[in-house]
Amino acid sequence: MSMHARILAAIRKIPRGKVSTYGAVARGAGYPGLARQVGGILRRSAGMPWHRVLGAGGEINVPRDYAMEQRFRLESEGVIFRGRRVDMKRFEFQFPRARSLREKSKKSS
DNA sequence: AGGGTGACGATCA
DNA sequence: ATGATCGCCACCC
Repeated sequence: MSMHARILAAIRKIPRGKVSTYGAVARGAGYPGLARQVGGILRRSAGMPWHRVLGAGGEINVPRDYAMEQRFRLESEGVIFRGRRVDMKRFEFQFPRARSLREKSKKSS
């Protein structure tokens, strides 16, 4: 399974009414440190619950063209904002502990 | 091989 | 809180 596929799979696990962050998705998928790729992949993928992925701290981090829609979609799922950010204490989806799949050298299985 | 690019994130002024 | 800076890394020329 490719990194790309694992990341998309992780994003699809975020349930309705919950959110995650680019960094957390990367870690949940087994690729700590690849928050940027999560953003890039999500940006180019159709049919994904993109609105459930926020920036660190629960801040909306998409260009303004989509910012309003993201907030609207989340609020319609019951996610509550406090100022500009989501109350992560209550709405962040916790990914199960994932083994880092990042490889510095050889070996797989 | 090498340089530029992010829907990132942590830190600091 | 806000903006700058820097570290990070897969991708795309």
